[in-house]
Amino acid sequence: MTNRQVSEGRAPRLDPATVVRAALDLLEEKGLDALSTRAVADRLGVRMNTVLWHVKTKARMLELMADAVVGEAPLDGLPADWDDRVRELARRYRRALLAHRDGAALVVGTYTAEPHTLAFAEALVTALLDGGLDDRDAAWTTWTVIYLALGLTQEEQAVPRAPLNDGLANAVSRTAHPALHRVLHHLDAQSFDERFEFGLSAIIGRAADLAP
Amino acid sequence: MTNRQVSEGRAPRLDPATVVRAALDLLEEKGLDALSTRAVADRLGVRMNTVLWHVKTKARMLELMADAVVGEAPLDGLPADWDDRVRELARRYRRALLAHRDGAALVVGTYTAEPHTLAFAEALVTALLDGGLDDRDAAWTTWTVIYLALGLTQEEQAVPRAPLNDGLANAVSRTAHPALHRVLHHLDAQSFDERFEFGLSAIIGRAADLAP
DNA sequence: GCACGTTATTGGTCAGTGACCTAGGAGGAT
DNA sequence: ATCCTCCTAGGTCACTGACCAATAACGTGC
Repeated sequence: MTNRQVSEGRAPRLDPATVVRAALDLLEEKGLDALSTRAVADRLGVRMNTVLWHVKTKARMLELMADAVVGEAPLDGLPADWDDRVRELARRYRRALLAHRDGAALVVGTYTAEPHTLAFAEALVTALLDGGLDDRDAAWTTWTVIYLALGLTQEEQAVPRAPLNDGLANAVSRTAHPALHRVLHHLDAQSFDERFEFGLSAIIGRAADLAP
Repeated sequence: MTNRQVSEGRAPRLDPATVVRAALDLLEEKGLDALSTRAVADRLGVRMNTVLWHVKTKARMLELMADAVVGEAPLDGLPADWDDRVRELARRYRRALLAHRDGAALVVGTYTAEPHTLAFAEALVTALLDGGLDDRDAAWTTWTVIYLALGLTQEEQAVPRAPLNDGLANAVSRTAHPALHRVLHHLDAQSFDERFEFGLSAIIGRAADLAP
């Protein structure tokens, strides 16, 4: 908060936020499973225990990272119409995940209840309640949207390391899996955005039916 | 290939299938993140390298395990109506995941193209094509269903180790998150089956609209 | 300014992890 | 017997997160 960055030569005492920032930088460079507390420490020019002192445990560090990622989804300037708002929130959520390497895998692995995550859920639930859904439907719809975003984006971000088209394409036998074979080309790496909108429409369409 | 199981006292030469079975047993007992190649080896009375020889790598072992889990979802005796068939397939998939501790997390982590997984996808796509969906919609709907099943079940299976109701309930402030607070009790551990049906209906309902 | 408790950091250790390399035993085929 | 492939063991490597203890840096109260 106060300046410290500029203290130059002296080791600038760090805090959890700084640790998380360094961890996110490292995530970008090395990916999720190369993310170790020691590596984060190295990047900060500090010993591992120091990192662990601030974040308590590696799992906790991942939680804080996940919440920081979700926090990048802005919650202001949203459409007034409830269904447009839900769509836009979902897109921003997905965009936040995409902004970080392995972002979806990170968030999915940490079932966390941190401030940004809660604020996002609050916004999404609110939009659905505004749409006239009852408590139950609003809650369930919210999490359905989240599952879609996380699952789809996780797969999208996993593709780089395992060329989907190859791996699947030559595993799918035209004779043993005729339907799958017919349909396979609709699952290429370019289609993720469209597929997200597709699923989103299904979920929101249903929500609109449930509204009065 | 030939018999060997009965060789009794002699160490019965093992194969990948046996390794996978042992690994799944261990998964049941210790959970996913306590699953190490060494632990699997111990359980088989053998050295780690032996395990690794059969499955090549730990990641590969997890893939084989995941496919075995998915393979437990039977694909016969399905309803004739396409939409009932989709529902039933989805339920069986989910049930297979639930049958193993951390089953969803296991399957989610391994984006695999093994026989059982392919066969299941084939069945699901076929049902949707039977419903009159075009190739694209059938493909996209299939994966939307899978994301829902994996995301929801993963969360369900994560609950034991982190009492959801507590963790969330006292993180959600009534004043800061009024909507979330209002809605929270619909997300308890008992509601997962209903929530799954809820999401499923949304997706399949949309699919029915897309059909001629 | 100085003692003091808190906060932050270091050092070293521990029980593990998966991957890899080399070597050697078991089995079946010839 | 011989050979060759499949399987297993031994040992090593770099690395992981957690933990305990000691100590340095800091911010107060006096």
